[in-house]
Amino acid sequence: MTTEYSGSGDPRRSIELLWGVQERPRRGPKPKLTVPQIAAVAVAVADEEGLPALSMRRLAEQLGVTAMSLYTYVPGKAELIDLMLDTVNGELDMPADLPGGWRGRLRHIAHQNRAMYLRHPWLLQVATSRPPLGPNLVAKYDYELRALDGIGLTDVEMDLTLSMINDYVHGAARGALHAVHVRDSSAVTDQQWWERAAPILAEVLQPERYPTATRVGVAAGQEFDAAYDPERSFAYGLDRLLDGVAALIATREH
Amino acid sequence: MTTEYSGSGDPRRSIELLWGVQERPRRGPKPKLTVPQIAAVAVAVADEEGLPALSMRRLAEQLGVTAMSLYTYVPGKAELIDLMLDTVNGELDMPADLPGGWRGRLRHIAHQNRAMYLRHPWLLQVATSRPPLGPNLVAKYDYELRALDGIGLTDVEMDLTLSMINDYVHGAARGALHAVHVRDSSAVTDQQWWERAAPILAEVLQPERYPTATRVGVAAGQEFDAAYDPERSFAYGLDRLLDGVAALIATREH
DNA sequence: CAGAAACTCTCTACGCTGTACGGTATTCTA
DNA sequence: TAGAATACCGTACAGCGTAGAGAGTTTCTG
Repeated sequence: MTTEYSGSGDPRRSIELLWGVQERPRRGPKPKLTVPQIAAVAVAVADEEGLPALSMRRLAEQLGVTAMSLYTYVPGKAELIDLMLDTVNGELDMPADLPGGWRGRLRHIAHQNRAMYLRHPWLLQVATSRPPLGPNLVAKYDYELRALDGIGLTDVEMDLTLSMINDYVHGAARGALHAVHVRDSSAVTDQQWWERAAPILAEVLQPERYPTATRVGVAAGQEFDAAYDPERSFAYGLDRLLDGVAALIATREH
Repeated sequence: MTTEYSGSGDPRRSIELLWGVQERPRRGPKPKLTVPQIAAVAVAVADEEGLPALSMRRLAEQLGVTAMSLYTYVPGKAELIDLMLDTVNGELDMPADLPGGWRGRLRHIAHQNRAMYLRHPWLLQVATSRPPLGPNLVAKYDYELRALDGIGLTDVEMDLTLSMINDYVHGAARGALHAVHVRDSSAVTDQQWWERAAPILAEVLQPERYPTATRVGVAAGQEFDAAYDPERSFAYGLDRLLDGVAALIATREH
């Protein structure tokens, strides 16, 4: 149990890896694998079994080689995670034209990013101390900025607005995954956890000390309990956020 | 390198730990330590040396005991992290009255939470699969909801709005920490990283392929470079967000 | 065409992690 | 004062990332 870090090795090597600028090696046996293949399998393992299960040995086994032979492709695990990050950022579809003006475009971007987090929950667990500036990430940044271009914002405001949306999406995805995890765990353990925790909590948590929390918690619970819908929470937050952007744009128009 | 998880043990034990409901044991030697003391030292270690450095052995050493003796206080590392989470959530100051109406109150909450993340960067790295419902977390939830009470929102909307703000703060703190880390690393390695990465990136990243990204990236870079101010980015996002809430409230008033 | 060089891959090994287990010392209860 | 309960420690195990040395394969060079 530690934390996965991204990007801590030689920058030249990292960027060459991400952009795939390898001169075709001449001598030596032909490689069994390719870097994108390794990244793809690593993503699959992390998706299915979680980030802690993604060890070099586990990944190597999946690829039919030994752990150490992975190090001929990738300098270390940190760089591997960089590759995984750029890989999943290449999955988003980026249509050139979208209905609904800037609001529709931003909505699309927000939902795309959210979907990416939900598809790859481990994304929320990698600490990007430096951005892995791979081709897919750069392409995505460009696409997302274009959605904000020419609607009355300055260049700096465009950047700020995009950051704001992506920050919110990240946080919201975190909340949604948490909720989904709690509900879906057919491993029963989670449900059991709550069932066992509830009476003890009730014993220790006096409603009169936390009146607002109790009232709202109950209201939110009743609203969501049977069919808690993280989508709705996300839609609410995104609507507020876009309204805020609209208010700013309005000050530029008159 | 794996990922720290919170809350995976026996719920009864976890909640008893968090709320400190231990009957005074009668027999046996007196404990050298207390649970809050252990949690406090663990927080200090994680603050100063990062979450990966917080091993049971390291923590025990700091406390003058062996690793295994910690297990008489805490069932495992996951529960320890739960305790750490609740501990830092008890540091926030929660004044009863604040100027500036609901906007001022929400601003205070957002800044408090952000400050907490900046003080304890490891918070962004713990994957809370279940919320550690300790006394401090519950108190905070209650306080934050009160800031939203009686301003024209329904109970469910209050909960949604609070989630939205907290989600955004989490994401924004993540971005800010990233930026701070890149700039402040007097360990030189980070600066060197960029210095070495820049020419290679320039070689591989053709501006004509990513016109918007290049233009805005340059603009944002110039604006921020000499004195990048994550505070400003945060202030911008928070303002947009509060404007969005204001727009909703306005529809309720007329 | 032979030899060297470059490359891939494997084996072994080190220090680290969380923690299960068993033993010992201490303190309170009966 | 005997026995039970508790706190603490030493050892041990499986797993981690990866350093280093060596074996095997391919291709370029002379």
